[in-house]
Amino acid sequence: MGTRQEISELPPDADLARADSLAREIFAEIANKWALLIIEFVGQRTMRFGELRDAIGGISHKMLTQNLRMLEHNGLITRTVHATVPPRVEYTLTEAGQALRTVVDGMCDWTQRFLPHIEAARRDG
Amino acid sequence: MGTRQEISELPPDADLARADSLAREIFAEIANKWALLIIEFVGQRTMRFGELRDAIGGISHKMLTQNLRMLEHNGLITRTVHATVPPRVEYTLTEAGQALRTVVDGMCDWTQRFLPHIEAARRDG
DNA sequence: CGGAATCCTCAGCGATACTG
DNA sequence: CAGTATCGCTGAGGATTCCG
Repeated sequence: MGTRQEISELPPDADLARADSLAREIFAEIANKWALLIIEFVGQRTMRFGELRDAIGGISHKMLTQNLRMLEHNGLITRTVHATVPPRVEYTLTEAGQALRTVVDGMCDWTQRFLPHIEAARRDG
Repeated sequence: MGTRQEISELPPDADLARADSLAREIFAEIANKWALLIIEFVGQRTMRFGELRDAIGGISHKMLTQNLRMLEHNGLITRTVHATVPPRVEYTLTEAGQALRTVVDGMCDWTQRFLPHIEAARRDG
């Protein structure tokens, strides 16, 4: 991509349209409900594992760990282990994570705003 | 939700935190890579089924249909059938869809912007 | 060309149990 | 309390085929 003899009517620069595979891969990893919900909740304040699990609700222990690892690996959250007993592990957003959080906020707002619209659309079928 | 004797340190109104189950359900439906990619591409211009399939790339016939139906059902896209032969079916964003599109745009921008950051984080890993 | 239905497979995910 | 590992299953999702 980058060359474009073929198409004509697309806007000059179309975001993910000219996405290199890496951008796509990242987009695909991030764009799932659990990851985004985690970003949203951790964005509110630093949280512990258990707090997060309870706050999100309906997420399994395994999925939470899995997504936390993924987000950490991509540098969106920071994992801090306090060597106490019982152990205390806290999760915080990195700069990148906070930037994403504003986007997710937008998505939450959108959901609230268009809730009536969506309900209506569903009724009409 | 709506009552909140328990918690204390959460910001006054925490978006999806006090999410009723319907908002959550919608969020979960929309927040998947295929749905968001469709929104992004259809947002660029009205597109036909085949165009979309090619533009997105890597999506199966089935998944595309499935997600298009879902988005239509939630009132995010409009499906227009031209009674010609061969058939011509076009998809366009509704007002709600366009609003969501701006959010997805933000997410695409974010991906581009923090791509280096993420690559770096992965290397340290 | 766009859609529906069928079959089949693999991995996403939940449940459970064990460690530090 | 947090994390890892294992097992087992359901169902998401790919490939294929037929229809309008």
